[in-house]
Amino acid sequence: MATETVENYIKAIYVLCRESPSGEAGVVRLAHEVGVTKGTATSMIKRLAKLKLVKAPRYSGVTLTAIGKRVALDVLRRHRIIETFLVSTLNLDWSDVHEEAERLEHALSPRTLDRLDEFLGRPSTDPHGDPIPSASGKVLELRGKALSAYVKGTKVEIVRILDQDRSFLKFVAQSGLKPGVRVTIDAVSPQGDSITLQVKRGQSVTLSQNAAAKILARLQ
Amino acid sequence: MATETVENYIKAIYVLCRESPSGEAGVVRLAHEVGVTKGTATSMIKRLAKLKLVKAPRYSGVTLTAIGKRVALDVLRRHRIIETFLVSTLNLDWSDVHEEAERLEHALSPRTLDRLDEFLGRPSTDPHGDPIPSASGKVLELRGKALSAYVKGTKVEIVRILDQDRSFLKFVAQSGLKPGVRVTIDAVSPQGDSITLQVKRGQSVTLSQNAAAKILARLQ
DNA sequence: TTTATAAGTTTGACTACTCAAACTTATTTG
DNA sequence: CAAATAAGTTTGAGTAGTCAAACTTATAAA
Repeated sequence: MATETVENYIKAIYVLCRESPSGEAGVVRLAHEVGVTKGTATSMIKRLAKLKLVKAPRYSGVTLTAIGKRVALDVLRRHRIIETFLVSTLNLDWSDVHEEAERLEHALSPRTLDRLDEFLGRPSTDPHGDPIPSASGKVLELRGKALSAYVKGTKVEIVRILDQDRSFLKFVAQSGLKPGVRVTIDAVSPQGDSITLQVKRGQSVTLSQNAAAKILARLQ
Repeated sequence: MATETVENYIKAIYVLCRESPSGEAGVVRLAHEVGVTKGTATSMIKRLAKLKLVKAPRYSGVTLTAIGKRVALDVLRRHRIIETFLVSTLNLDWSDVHEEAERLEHALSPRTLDRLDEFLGRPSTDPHGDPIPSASGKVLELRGKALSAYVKGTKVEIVRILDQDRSFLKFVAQSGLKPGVRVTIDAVSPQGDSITLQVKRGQSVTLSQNAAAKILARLQ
């Protein structure tokens, strides 16, 4: 069984690979993600390579092996089911549930996880709209484009928030922008550096290009 | 904040002090309880003493300080609330929920714990009948005597099972002897080495003296 | 009351993780 | 292309936890 620390590194590598265009995770960003120095990350990567969980050519980016990917999806499944529970059952705040799940995800047996999943009605996404991998390790990524990709006048439904940062989520939540909510693209600034949305009648929000890129939505 | 390992030692010391007539925990039994060698236990006790959590005169038993007791009750509260949740909400088996709670109890923030407690309706005991310490660190020990202390013909209600051992709990559960159940003392063997109970009409169970001592009950 | 044994302690070594700082290799950019 | 800088690696040391085995002290039995 992978230790708690190992699981955290693997999960972080998975997320970073997803984000980067090259499909590789850099050591510095990885170190930042798990909250250690780059030297520590390097030595951990060596151990992960020895465990056949990652591929890491010297002085280059890290990628997960098939086994590593399996571990990542396993952790992600636990994480997202727990987040769903914390929000939908315990009514904890959507935007600050991440850290809690981060700790709980390592302490849950497969049996208990399955019971929890059953109790929640086998949800397919978590409160951020992130897909919950199946027990067998399959993920159904939601089709949806960044808000910044739509033109003025379009009516869209928010499907997913890509950032896990607390303050960003807090802002998003307070603006009423959670998955399932329908909004209209009200204005796109000529330079493309900001976007204004109408959330409800008379309530509009302006987002930076950067922020809008982290919110996925689909038509209708 | 106390580390996970420290919390485990403190909890074990609390439990052992409760059990022993001298009110002290021995190093060997403590080591056995947390699953380490006695040498390891000794060195950990030194650290606990440095942290002002225990009093440990050389070559003698260990006792908790006031701070240590507070920590123990805190962990115990988390443990018992989690056990209650696992049994009453997720319908996990009463007799094998202990190990799971053992892992989860270290990963729960005070806020989440309180929400969970609220969700469960602020229970006063866990599924074994063990009292749940209050958030402020008070425990209301149930009055109740061991089954072995009652005489033939007495009608009693089971209030608490004192052992956490899986196989013992499995046996107890299969005999239908959980807290809240009413039984009649059917027979007490002359030598006092076994006791027979009537659980329901036509269903009776025989327990060793030893087993009966670990089941608490009260009149009526 | 001596002595066997159980309880408790110490020592030296190991794993898993961490950091700071010096170092090497890639990548930018003037 | 050369120099600056960013990314990645290595080294040496430290903390938390662990074990096995030698050791000391207390307790129970003969």
